[in-house]
Amino acid sequence: MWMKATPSIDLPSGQRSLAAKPGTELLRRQNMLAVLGVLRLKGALSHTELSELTGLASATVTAVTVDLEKTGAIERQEQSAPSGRGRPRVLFERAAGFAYAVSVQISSDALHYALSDYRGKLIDRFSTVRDVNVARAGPLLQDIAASLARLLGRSKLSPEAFSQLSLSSKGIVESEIGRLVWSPVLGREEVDFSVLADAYPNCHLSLSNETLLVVQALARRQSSRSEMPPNGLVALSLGHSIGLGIARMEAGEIMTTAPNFGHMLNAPDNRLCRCGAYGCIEASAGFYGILRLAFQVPPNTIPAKFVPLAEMEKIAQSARQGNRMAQYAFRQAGLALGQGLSRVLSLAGDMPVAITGPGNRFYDLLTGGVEEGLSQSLHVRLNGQPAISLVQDEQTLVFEGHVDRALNAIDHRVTQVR
Amino acid sequence: MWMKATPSIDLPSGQRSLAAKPGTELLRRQNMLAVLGVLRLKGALSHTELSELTGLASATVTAVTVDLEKTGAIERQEQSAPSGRGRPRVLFERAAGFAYAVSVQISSDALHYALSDYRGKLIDRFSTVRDVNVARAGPLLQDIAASLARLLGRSKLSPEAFSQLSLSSKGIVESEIGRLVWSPVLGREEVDFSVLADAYPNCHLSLSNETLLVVQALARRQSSRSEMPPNGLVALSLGHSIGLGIARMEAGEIMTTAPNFGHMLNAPDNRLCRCGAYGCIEASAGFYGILRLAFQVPPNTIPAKFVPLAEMEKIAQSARQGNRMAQYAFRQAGLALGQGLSRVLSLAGDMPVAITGPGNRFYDLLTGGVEEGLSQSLHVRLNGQPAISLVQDEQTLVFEGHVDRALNAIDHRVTQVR
DNA sequence: GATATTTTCTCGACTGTCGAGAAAAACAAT
DNA sequence: ATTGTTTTTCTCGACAGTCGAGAAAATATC
Repeated sequence: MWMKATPSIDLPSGQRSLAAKPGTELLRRQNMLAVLGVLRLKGALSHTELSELTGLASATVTAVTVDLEKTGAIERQEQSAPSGRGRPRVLFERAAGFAYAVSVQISSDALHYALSDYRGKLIDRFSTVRDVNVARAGPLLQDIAASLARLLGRSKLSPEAFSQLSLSSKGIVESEIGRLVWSPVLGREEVDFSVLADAYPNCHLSLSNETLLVVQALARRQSSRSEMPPNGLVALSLGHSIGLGIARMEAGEIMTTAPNFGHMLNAPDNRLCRCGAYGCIEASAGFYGILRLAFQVPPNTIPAKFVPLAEMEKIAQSARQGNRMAQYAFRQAGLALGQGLSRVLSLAGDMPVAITGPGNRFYDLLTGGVEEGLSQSLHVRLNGQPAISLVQDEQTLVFEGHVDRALNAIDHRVTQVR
Repeated sequence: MWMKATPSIDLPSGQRSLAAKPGTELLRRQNMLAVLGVLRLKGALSHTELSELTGLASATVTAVTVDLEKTGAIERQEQSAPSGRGRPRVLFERAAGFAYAVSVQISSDALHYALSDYRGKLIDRFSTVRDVNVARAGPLLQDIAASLARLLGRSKLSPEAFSQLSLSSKGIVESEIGRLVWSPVLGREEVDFSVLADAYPNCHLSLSNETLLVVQALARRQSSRSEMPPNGLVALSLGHSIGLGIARMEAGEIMTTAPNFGHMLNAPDNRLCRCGAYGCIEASAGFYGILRLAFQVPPNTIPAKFVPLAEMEKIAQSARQGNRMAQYAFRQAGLALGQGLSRVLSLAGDMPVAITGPGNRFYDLLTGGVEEGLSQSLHVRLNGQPAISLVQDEQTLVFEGHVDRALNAIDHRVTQVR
């Protein structure tokens, strides 16, 4: 879909693209990343397996592992079950205590904290409820800071051990600088999370859109099974708000993006969205939009702040039992989603769609509208309906995405300086 | 906008990503490409300038230029105006006769042929008219084959000299295999252009969407002036049909894509599009769509095959003189464009928009609708209106894009095998 | 204990980049 | 004419990294 083109060197002077590094050394860096990556994916591996999986020559593997051992990022498991005859293989593994990653999932009604070691193993987790009515940035930041301290205390680690703090929220995010630009709960009040890392000297911070993490995790799962579709994949998260993420492989790495799908203009109608605009996809397909339609509330009514899942289940049940208005509401929601998806696929190319989030339990009611919306575009009429699958347990996906991105950031940092 | 992530080595065994090459040698390849690229951009350059512009050490430049000279891709200008005192600089330059690129722009009413040398200089060009009524693939292919032979004859080159044949058309394209999947003129009749290269033993073929070439040329112009916006740029081509291309820098290279914008679903209305669907952007904003609205023809009327520009000028003039229906038609067109653009920006991030094509002379009539459509999305309300500029002479841009991509492909091939 | 087997590690060759300084080639001054 | 001066190009040795082959290590089997 994307086409490569010009070299186009237009750099002022004396510096290369951004890997402005001494030429050949970044080769080594890539190889180190490859070794670390495959170790994360597959667990403990022998020298030989490492060589096979990375494609590196055996000698190179030695050089790289020696390097990595020296920095402390990997260690060798001395004991090993003697598998057959011949010299027993020694297994390399990521050193669990080398670094720790903290993930914080900021959702509308709760905050989920997790601590993982350098192998990606979950060490500790807890959640705190969030008062939906206190929609202010200040208290939120204090709350998180306190919980981080609590996480540290329970782990009995030193503050230096925290290497990466990965935050996520629904909404629009400037991930480089850790600033939340717009969120369903806080609206246009910008939140600068970067202060949270100040208490931990080695800790870097990243802020991600929630569905970006979902699609990251999905892509990771698929690519670890060598099942990554060539054009990438889409994750669509259905709930009170609508999120969408796209992942594609690029130069052997997973690249993800979380466009502003829920508030992409769908149709210039009079359905009022939480964001203040009319005609957003979310205004039709978010829980509050479905609710509003099902109960024939005027579509420009200010949306409910929160719709309990039980409420949605009731509407779904009445739809399944034949209630026309409820059926219509879900169909309209599906239509908006299908139309929106058709636009995404027109723009980004054809790819499979994974539907996650609490709303995907209603997919039986949405599917008709989705297919209708999809087939209204030339793209779908040429390429056929995209493959759509339901994936459960979004929460776990978010966590996996957190860990994946966090460890990845750490790996890049470790191999960088040397 | 796009975020880098996992190493994720999931390759079956023994082979690296796709540059499955012997490690360090692709460093050299990159450096060769850098030298070739900067020579194409800036013309003749001395050893010292080469070193400065590429960031390579002087010794490396020597190594690379020696290599490239050996293959014949570059040559040294012996004579040089003695600039000052000191040893005179010898200038390297791409060897004009090293390879030749042929571009063919397939438009609805004409075919434009051009031959360029390895420096990108235009050698020869001519156009042939295309019978709009003969909308069949066979005659078209024969016509092109004959014209290519004519181009070869006039150039007095041998058939081996043609190194790259770059075709372009509006529509949907599978560029890798040179197949046109859908085009405004031929509809769903697929055309396989790959046979055209058979007569030229060294010739490779590429097929691009026309607006992709436009945005490629724009990106090249901007990046050569170091003015490339960080998020990339969008080109929107207005005419009988609507095209859109996106370009962004990635790892120092221009990456382009031409999504299926004209037939992206805009609103589920009853405006019939050429593609057979209802509600495409083109059905509102293409010339035939504007015409239909202005003359109050029923919107589900089968679109005109071709609308002369003079006809559009008449409508525009009457709109400028106050005709309400004509004004409405342009406003609706602008609205569809603005809404579509807002979706593109929501998905791909904020970037400047360049408007090209014959329709951009009517932009004064479109602008109101465009701005209204844009501002209906949260993205634009947060980031403000995107920078919109008008760029004239689309034809030249297409040609530049052709040459850029063709030479680039040749450069990659040259540096590849060794 | 010898042998076979499997895995890891070491060594030398090769490729490529870099910095520094030598060589080249012009002009200017004596 | 010769000697410097200046500017640019080219060469050389050092260094970093990868690779293939084969030596070395460590175990099971005979």
